[in-house]
Parts: sequence; C-alpha cells; structure tokens
Amino acid sequence: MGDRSGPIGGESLLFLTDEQLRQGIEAMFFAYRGFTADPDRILEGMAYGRAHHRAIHFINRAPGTTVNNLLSILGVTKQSLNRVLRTLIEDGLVESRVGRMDKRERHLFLTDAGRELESRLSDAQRTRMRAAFRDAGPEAVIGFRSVLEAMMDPDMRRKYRALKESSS
Amino acid sequence: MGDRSGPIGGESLLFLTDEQLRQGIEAMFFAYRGFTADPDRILEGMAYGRAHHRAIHFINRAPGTTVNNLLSILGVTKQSLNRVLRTLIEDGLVESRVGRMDKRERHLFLTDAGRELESRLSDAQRTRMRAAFRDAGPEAVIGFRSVLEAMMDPDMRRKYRALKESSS
DNA sequence: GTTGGAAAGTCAACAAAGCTGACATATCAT
DNA sequence: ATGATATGTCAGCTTTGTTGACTTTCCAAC
Repeated sequence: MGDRSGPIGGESLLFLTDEQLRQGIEAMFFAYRGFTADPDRILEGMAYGRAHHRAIHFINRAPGTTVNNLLSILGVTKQSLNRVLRTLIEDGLVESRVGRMDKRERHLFLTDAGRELESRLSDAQRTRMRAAFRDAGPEAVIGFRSVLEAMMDPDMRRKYRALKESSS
Repeated sequence: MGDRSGPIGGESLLFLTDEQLRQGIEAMFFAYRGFTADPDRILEGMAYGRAHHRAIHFINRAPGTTVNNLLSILGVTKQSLNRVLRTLIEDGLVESRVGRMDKRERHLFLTDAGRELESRLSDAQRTRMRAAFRDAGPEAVIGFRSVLEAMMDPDMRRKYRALKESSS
C-alpha cells in the first residue's frame, strides 16, 4: 500500500495520497472528541453517560420506536441497552408503552423531563455544530456530509437515510 | 433554541437550520462507527483494543515522542495510557528509550513488529477513507476537513495542525 | 387449542478503557 | 540540599460494552 498519487495523468487524484488520508483519519479522531465534549460535560455528575445520551437522542428523534429498532440503530446488545433504558424509565425520563398491535413490543417515548434533558444536550451539541458549519460555509457542509455518508457501513447508511426522510 | 432559517434576506443560511444540524450530528455518529469498524475487527481476538490502536498510531506518526506528549494528544490519564503502553512494550511492539537530554523522559518508538501491526491497522482504515474520499470527490474532501477542523476544541486543533505540519 | 418461535426483559459474570488517589523513583533545576 | 517534573505503579471504582442462560409474554400456524 504505497502512495496513490503517481505521476499519471492525474494531479486530479492528489486528494487521495496516503498523507491526505491520514489527515482525514486524524481529523475524525480529534473532531469526534469535540463532538462529544459538550454533552459529556452536562452528563458528568448526573448518573448518566454517553450511552444515555444516545438513547435519549434517538427516542426523541423517532418517538414510539420499539426496543428492537433502537437496538439496531445503536448497534449494542439488548442487555447493554436495557441497563440504560431501565435507569431512564425509573428516573421518569422515558416512558415504555406496551404495543397495541403487538403487545410484546414496547414503544418508547420521552416524558416532559426527558424532553427537557434532550433539549439541553442537543442544544449544546448543535451550538458547536452550528459554529463549525458557519465557520466552514455551506459548500463545506455539503462535502462534510457526503464524505461521512460514504464512510458509513451500508447498513448504517440505510438507517441514517431512513431517519432523514422520516423528518421531511 | 429554534430554527435559524428565518425569512430574512437569507436563503444563504438554510444550511444552519436545526434539521441540517441534526443531520450533521447523526452523520457524525454513524460515520464514526464505520471509521473504527475495520481496525476494531482486526484487533478483536488479539489482546488489544481501540486504545492500543490509538497509541500505536500516534507513536508511528511522531516517533520518539515522550509519554507526556502522547498523553496530551490522546487526552487520557497516565494510568490509562500506561496500562496500554505496558502491554505493547512487553509484547515487543513498542520500544521505550531513556532520553539523552533529559533522562527522566521516555521516548517511544515502534519496533518492526509494531510497524507491521500499525500498517495492517492503518491500511484497513485508509482503505475505507480512500473509498469515501473517492466517492465524495475532491471538493467534498476539502469541506469535510474544514468542518471537522472547526469542530475541534482549540487545544486539539493546535495539536492536529502541529502534526500536519510535522510531515511537510 | 396447543405449540413453536419472536420480542422483551432479567440475572450473572466478565472485559475494555476510562477515572481518582496515593505513593515511589529518578532526574533536573535552583 | 530542596523542590518540581516525568514516569511508573498499586488499588479501587465507573461506564459501557460483551456472552450465556433463562423467563415471560404473545402471535401465528398447525
């Protein structure tokens, strides 16, 4: 695996050199830290962590989602999710309603308190994202999203797009 | 915090709506999973994890770096890093040399075996990044990187840029 | 109607990787 | 000599992931 920018017809492929790729990799690493930093700060001290944030986010995004569906979005085991969900339900942030069609299923909703926390967390995260988007400009945002989308596993890309369309 | 795309003079700010920001947030979440998936697969089964990968990556990137410097890049405690570093040194992937100027410092290097693993891991990660870059195109790559850079904490941005310049 | 399998929940045990606090050692700098 | 710095180590804890085994509930098909 050497450098990919051979002296072929293409300075057009300069963006695919190993050095460019490595910079992309490191940018992902450092940026993800910033991405999670603000919600993490809010959650520390409360009995919650990043896993709770993720659950709250996606329940808010798709109210009434089933446990199984949430499981497939989050990509963790049901035991792991259940531990998180149980504390959120006990604390009155999430409500779990037995399905009407299929009573085995549980449909998840945020309570008022849940929505309150969700909005604190996502305000913080959006504020940083907004600043980054504004600094970088609309063109860059398009590029940002299309690289990220191309980086996802096909499975996740499908779920990402389904979520996008659900809010149109 | 409401939607930011008021009917002011600006369709120019359409990319800053809450919906756009939320899509950016979810894109980060799903893409990061893809980003780490391939190295994770290689490491599972070996006695190593993501933390070992990160240490190996940055030692390779800046050979001879001190423990303290690595600490500040990774943003973890010395106890946490030490656990990782100890196994890597024991297993002969990393070499720790006493500093010549300041004998308190340890300078870290990859051994041949270390470089071998590093290259397996980063080949996998680069392959995915390369595919994503190629799919999205050079314009998108510029945007991708500039949004990520804007998303970093200032501290991390400094470190990211220092690494970039060190390989010019 | 009984039964097989799916959805959900639970218990137990464990692992990776972060954390704090306390302390030891070697070395540098004053 | 003294204090600060760099590193390493021990012990214990937390969060969040894992597997495996098991139960309860319920739909659907036979």
